[in-house]
Amino acid sequence: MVGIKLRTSSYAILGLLSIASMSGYDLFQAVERSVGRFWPVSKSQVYAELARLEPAGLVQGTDVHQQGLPDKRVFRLTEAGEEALDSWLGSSEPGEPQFRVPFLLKTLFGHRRPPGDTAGLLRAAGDEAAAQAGQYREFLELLDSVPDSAYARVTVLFGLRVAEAVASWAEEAQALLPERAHRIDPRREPRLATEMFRAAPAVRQLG
Amino acid sequence: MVGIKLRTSSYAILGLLSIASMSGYDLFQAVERSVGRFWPVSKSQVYAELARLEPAGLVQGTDVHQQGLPDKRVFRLTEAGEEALDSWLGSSEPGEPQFRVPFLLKTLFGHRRPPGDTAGLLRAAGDEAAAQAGQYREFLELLDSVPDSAYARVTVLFGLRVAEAVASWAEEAQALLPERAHRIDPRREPRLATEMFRAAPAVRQLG
DNA sequence: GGAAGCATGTAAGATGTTACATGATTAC
DNA sequence: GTAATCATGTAACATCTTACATGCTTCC
Repeated sequence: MVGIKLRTSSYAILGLLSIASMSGYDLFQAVERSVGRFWPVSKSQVYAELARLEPAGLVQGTDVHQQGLPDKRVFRLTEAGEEALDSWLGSSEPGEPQFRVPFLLKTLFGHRRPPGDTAGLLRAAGDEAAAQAGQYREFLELLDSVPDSAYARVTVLFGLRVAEAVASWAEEAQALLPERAHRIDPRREPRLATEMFRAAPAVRQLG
Repeated sequence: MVGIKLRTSSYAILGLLSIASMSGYDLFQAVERSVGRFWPVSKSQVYAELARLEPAGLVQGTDVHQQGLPDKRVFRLTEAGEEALDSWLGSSEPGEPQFRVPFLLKTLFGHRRPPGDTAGLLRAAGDEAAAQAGQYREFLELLDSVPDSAYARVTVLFGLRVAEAVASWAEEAQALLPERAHRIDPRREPRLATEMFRAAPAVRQLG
């Protein structure tokens, strides 16, 4: 049992193993079909995590011989692994969500584009969100017939509600776009622009 | 003029400079008060980007001597920089949004916690989202008096709508939580769990 | 006298991605 | 025969974060 630093991705792995024992291969598939939506873990990360978690005594792999398929190593949570997972789950700090939304950058810099272009961008973003919402709805229906899936349903519902919000924002936003281009030339009137920045609330304390 | 690879963070910098010429210091402040909400760029990244963009001829720095304050280097967009920015803006590919939401991990693994705990987590997450929504509302009011800020308003509106959706999801979700703990033991019934994963739609094509 | 703001960076490392490598078996 | 699935990894590198370093000025 070695003391290692557990990151959120480690807990994602531990959590999945608390639902079913799995090989690295299965784990990656499971990630892509579950937590990958809101906490991506790449294939090589999965294997890297397992290679860290096992010597630390949090998971335990067992070689399984298969006929007709390659041998594999199936990992299960150890008691120490359960404790580590539960102690992380125990704190009700939600943890800071991280968002990276490239199309908002393009939206914010709309002053440099012909007005119609930004409307097109919003339409495209809205369409994608609507398609996503559809997927989530289907998934929810499917979960209705799965026993003990209440927490999964609530999680999927998050994706649905956010996707719906983005889709309806895209509609709402198109009506608010200016019809004429307003070009901002930073060499002519920098004062106004910097003042706008100063007026805006900062993401966090500035150091 | 050197050909360099521009990342999304580069365009964030170029875009801000298309609103006002600024020093690295000012740029970081501007990031934290604007694009940082949906595209974070750290202080050292800002300076690193400027050091890349200038030799490539996309921005041009000018030394400005100040009395009572340290000297600074103010950067402006060059014509090549404007072209690079506009050509990126020109494509209406929205770009793939990235989300990382730790509390959804904790929600999904609720089967390991006493039932009340997950409700507490949702309450905390909902409260934070509601507080955020309030901030966005204030910011929107402030922008009402700023001329030519239509694109900024639309961008802030996105944050507001998403925050509202998260807050109302947190309310809705609490009613859907199971009252009794259902423990899933991966050593007893792994079949059900893995089948659930298989039924779920994958984030993207699996390779 | 001390804290906070202005100003610019470096250095180290955390974290994660993509592509590559390998090889057997099964389904079409 | 060819593609896909199962299975496990390595190697290279892209990207970004945190903490540290420095020094002057203004405000309390």
